[in-house]
Amino acid sequence: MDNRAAILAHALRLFAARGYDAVGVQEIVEAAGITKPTLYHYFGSKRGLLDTLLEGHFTPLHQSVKQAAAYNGDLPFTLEKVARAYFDYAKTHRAFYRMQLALWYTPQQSEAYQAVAPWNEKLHQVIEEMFTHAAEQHGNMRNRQRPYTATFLGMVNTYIGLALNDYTELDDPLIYQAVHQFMHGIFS
Amino acid sequence: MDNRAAILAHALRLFAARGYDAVGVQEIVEAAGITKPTLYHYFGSKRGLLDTLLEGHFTPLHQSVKQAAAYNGDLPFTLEKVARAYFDYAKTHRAFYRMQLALWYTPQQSEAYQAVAPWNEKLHQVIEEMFTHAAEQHGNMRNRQRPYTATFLGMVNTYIGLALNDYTELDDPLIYQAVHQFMHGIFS
DNA sequence: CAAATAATGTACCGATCGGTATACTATCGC
DNA sequence: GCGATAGTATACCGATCGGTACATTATTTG
Repeated sequence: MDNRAAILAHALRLFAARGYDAVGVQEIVEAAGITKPTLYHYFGSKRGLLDTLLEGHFTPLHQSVKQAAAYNGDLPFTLEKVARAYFDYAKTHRAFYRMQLALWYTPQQSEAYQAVAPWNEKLHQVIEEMFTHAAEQHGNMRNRQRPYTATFLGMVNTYIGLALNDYTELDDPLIYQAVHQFMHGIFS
Repeated sequence: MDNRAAILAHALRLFAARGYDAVGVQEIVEAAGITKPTLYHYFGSKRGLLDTLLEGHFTPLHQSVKQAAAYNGDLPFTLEKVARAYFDYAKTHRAFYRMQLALWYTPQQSEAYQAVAPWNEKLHQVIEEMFTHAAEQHGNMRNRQRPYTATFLGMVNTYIGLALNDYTELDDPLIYQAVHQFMHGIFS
């Protein structure tokens, strides 16, 4: 593994375990077995390192969710695909998702939130557009796309958080139950 | 307002806005218009200040939730009381709940998590006992108290997070809908 | 009033923070 | 082989980190 990849891997592990603010640059370079100028050569700053980490993981997650969110007239089916996209990514990149969950509720004025906010908005928009298409058929959903999106993503992240702490498992029955539950909340 | 109260108020505001790790002791004492030895006189350490903040808010929240969680044979009714206890506290102490939400998903090895973990466990236990009592009547709930508790608290915190960002309002219809939705998830 | 204690400020501590000036080495295109 | 560029280390920067020794001032208690 080259130095750049080593820095990214150790930074992700440390950020996920103790948080962005609590981990110093010195600790990262020591874990990666290199020195500070190497890190600054590749990433420019601690914030640049975080940005690179986020881009490297949010890009494929965004791609995957975008494909899953293509609306075909069947809302529960589409929501199941989206939930599955999230769950799959969380299962295969646990450290990243731990970090991303901490960033989800991190204070808005913190540096880490500034870094993650554009990605959250991007993903939020993908889901919201899906609800907008669905609202063309289900009239009573109109003008509720934003709270629906926020609620759905909140539910998805809640379940992933539970799974990361071994309270549940992100399998197909959970996907079905979660979507079923969400749909029931909408239409009642 | 005396100095001790001023320190607590400004620390809470800053922690909620930018996070525990990102806010330095110097910044807190400057905001409160005092100097460091005064802070250390009252709280001993930055961690002691956080502990005092948490105790001051979690004690009444715990009391309120405990009363609400007294099970009387009607599970939806009890869950509505519990959700209302949480929502009421979040509405009247927004800064605290912002901080508490960030701490909820904060990495387990961070100092802030160590401070909040005992309170989270205490509240978790109150809800879990309520589910245990309910399971004496609803046999199919037995041995699922832990995931139910985690899911219910996750849902409550999700809705509070949405409300703090103006995605929804923590009113009675939302309480009814949330509990209804949760019950539907259990019994289907 | 006197002694004790609580509350506060001045000035400082070593350690760590994120970041960099400079130089050396390795690699690559010509 | 040579110049350019990428990659890396040594050694350092000022600022801030959490925390404190010590003196002073209020306040309480006998």
